[in-house]
This record gives sequence, structure tokens and C-alpha cells, in this order.
Amino acid sequence: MTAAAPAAYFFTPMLDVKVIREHPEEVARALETRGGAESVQRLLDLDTDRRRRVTAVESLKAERNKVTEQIAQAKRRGESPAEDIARMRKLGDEIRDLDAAVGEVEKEMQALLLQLPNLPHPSVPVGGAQENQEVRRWGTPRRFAFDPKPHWEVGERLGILDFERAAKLAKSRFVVLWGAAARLERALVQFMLDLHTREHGYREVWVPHLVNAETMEGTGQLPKFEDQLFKTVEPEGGRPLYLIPTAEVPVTYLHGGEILKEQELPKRYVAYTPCYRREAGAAGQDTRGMIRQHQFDKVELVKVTTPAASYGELESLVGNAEEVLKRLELPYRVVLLATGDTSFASAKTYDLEVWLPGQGKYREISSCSNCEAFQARRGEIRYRPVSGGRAEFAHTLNGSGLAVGRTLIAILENYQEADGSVTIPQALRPYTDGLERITPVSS
RNA sequence: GGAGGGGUGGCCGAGCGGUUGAAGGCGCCGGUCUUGAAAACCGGAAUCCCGCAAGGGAUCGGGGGUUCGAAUCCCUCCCCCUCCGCCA
Repeated sequence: MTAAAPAAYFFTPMLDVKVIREHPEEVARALETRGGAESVQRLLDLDTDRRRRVTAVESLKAERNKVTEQIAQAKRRGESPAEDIARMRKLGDEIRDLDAAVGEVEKEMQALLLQLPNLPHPSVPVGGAQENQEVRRWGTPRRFAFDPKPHWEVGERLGILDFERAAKLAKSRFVVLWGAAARLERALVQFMLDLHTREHGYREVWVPHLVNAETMEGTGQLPKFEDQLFKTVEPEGGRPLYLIPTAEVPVTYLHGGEILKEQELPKRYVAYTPCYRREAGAAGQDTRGMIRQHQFDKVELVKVTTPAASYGELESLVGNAEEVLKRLELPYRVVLLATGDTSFASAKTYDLEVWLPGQGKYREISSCSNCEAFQARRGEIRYRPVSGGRAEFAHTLNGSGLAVGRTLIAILENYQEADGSVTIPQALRPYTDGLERITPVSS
């Protein structure tokens, strides 16, 4: 039996209030390039206010408990202490009012805290995307004897990418994959899952694609990014569900509200799911082709580990994702994101960018993050140390291993030939039932 | 969809108005015994908040209510289970 997930519970925000209280300047500085620094002073004021009120109400409660005990004793003696009871009535009202006031303050604090992003790791360059650092490159972009086409031209010429019909079925930013493309998509999923389970030690897991608000909040998607999510409408006030924007959400929250044993860590999971994103605010970006879709497949890697091990696990996670590109012989580079470009829940993120000759650019194909205790705190994911002490928040990590649609794109662009055909990478052939080349006939 | 049952500590499971932060078991930590281990026995240990501390407060699915006082009574929401119906 697994523990019931806690309904979001006051005072387990993603940043520990104590850290803000004790190091307000450092926190504000760390958040400068990430957003939220302006909340720090307000939080400090609220925190002071809250503590003052809590102290006051608790002394009243202490009195209530004492008098209650006196009444109980009197009753046992057969007396009826009318004046004590009358006093308790008044006390009870006062306590109720003060508690309500504390609740108001806590509500405001919680709302602010839920909007604060994670603090960056010291090794992360400070600044916006222009401060991102290329860590390494692998592979040499192929020299083409002809002008390499973008994937949408390659795919439409082969009759395997169909944007028009997808728009008819749904709307723009969807695609229909025909024949060899659908086959390739499936092969890629299989190939990635096999690699990570057989060689990298991940356990495969299959999860719901629709999750509730607690799960979204626990992993940092809500409340801040509601406009990026597809949401269901339930009749008669039923609780809505959200379509997952990444498998990171359900897979990380598998252990929400649980206390794991240190000796079970690290947990390493791999999951294949479709991902659904509104892409609000991306109007005009990547409108052609299947770079940015409302629905795409992804194989996701998730780890739950101890604070001491998490940065080592981040490096190996990146290596595991890189291995997919290496086996597919797709040139790529690894980029360490600067503070301002690092995602909300993450303390440190490496992006893998694959070379797309049709666009003449490296484009993101994986994002690998160490969220440290940010999600663990929100989602109450803890572990009991071997030494038997108090339960500690775990560290959670995630990374794409890889985005399948973009991998398909990369193959179409990197492996295209002058005659419009596309060669299937060697590593994928065990999964394509003998198909070695996509031509208009084979497609 | 109809009818019932239930949500308690790391896990299982008692309690059903005051002496219960909560019996018992399992698991965990320490000790005795042992060449070592196991078994047996003894002891320890929930979490969060406020406080320099002493100490105090809160927490038995969430929220609200009744009461001087609630894990225990009432309302409401969420979730799980069993049976019947329906169904990929």
C-alpha cells in the first residue's frame, strides 16, 4: 500500500521559509535573474507577522488546555465549575479569531512562495540565455553535396508527414505521421526504452497521462504555468484533470507523500508518454514543421536520490541521454543553462542540442535538470537515512531521453539523401523490420 | 450508475467525548546473551510550528460545525474497498 498523497499542506513550500529568513540578501540576489526577488521583503514581513500572531494564539491555547484539564478534574469530583466554563467560551472565540488571522497570513505567504523559482546551484552562470555555456560537442555535422532540406520538406515529399490533415482533425501544431514515419516514431520509443532499461539501469514505468492538481502543484507546474496546460472540464463541479506536459510530472510524483528508505535510493525510472502543451506565448515561433507541437512523444528519465548523490546523478543522467544521440550518430552539443534560462523547478540544467542541417542550427532535444529538494518539498518526497534519523527531503532529477518527435526530425534532416530518400540509422534497424531506407515507395 | 464498508504513526492495526500523541504487532535503532549471527529478553524512537532556552502549540484523509473539551458526535468534499449493473 502506498501512502495517500497529502493535500497541499501549508508550510511545505518549495523554498524553506527559514532560508529566506536567515539569508534574505542571498536569496534575493539568487532570484534576481530568475524572477521573484521582489517577493522576498514581503515574505520577510509576513513571516515576522505570522510568528508574532502564532506566539499570541498559542499562549491562549496553552491556557485553554490547562483549564480544560481543571474542568475535567472538577467533573470527576462531581462538581460543575460554571465560571471556568463561561471563561472558556470567551477564550474559544478569541482563539478562533486569532487562528483565522494567522490563516490569512499563511495563505498570502503560501501564494507568494508557490511563485518563487528554485535557487540556482553555485556552478550555474548568472544571467540570461546569452550566458549559457557550451560544455562539449560530439560528432561532426555531415557535409552535404546538395542543399539539405528542412524536415517538413523531406517528410512531405516522402508523404510521411501530414500537417494539413492534422490541422483538419485538430488544429495547427499537430501532425499526422504516415507509414514509415509512424514506424520510425515507434522504433525510436522502443530503442530508447531498451537502451535505458537494459544498459543504464532504469526501471520502466507506465503512468497516467491525466493527473490532478496536487500532482501538478507538487512538481511545480501549478499554479504558475496553468496557461500552458490542457485541462479537462468535469460535470457538476468535479475536480478537473490536467494532461501531462511531460512524464516528469506523474513519474516524479509517484513517491509524493512517501518516505522512502535511503537504501532504496537512487530510484531510476524511465517512462514513455505523450506530452501535451498549449504553447501559449509561442505564437509565431517554429510554426512550420514539427519542432513545436501541442502533442509529442517523449521518453523521460527520472531519478530520486539523496542530496549527497544528486549532482553525480545529474552528470550520469546527461550521459545516458547523450548515449541515445551517439548511437543514432547524430551530432550534438551539451549546454549548461544560465540562471535566467533554467526552468522554474530546476537548480541546474543541461540542455542537449542536436544538429539540424535543414535549419543549420543546434536545437534542443533534451533538458536534464537537478531540482534538488524543490519538488520533494512541494510533493513531500522524503527518505529515511540508513542511520535511522529524521526523514529528509530527497532530491529529484529529470531529463528527456529523448524527445521522440525531435529525434525523428533530426533523423530526417541528417540522414536525407539527394534523391529525397532517408537512410535509417544502423542502431534503429533492429526495430524497423528490415527497413533501411525510406523512399516514396517504402513510405 | 445502484447498495454497503472504510481512510489512524515507516507499515499493519486497536481506540469511538476528558487520564490517548494515540494499545498491540511488524519493521527500525541501541543494549544483554553469543566466537559471530539468528532467536530470546531489555530499552529507544512520530511529524511540523513558535521559542536563545525552559517550555508551549498543532497534527488520527481535507475543510467546516457541535462542545468548556473531539481521533471519537454532526455536515461537506476527496480518496480507497466490496457486491450488483454496464463496458474497451
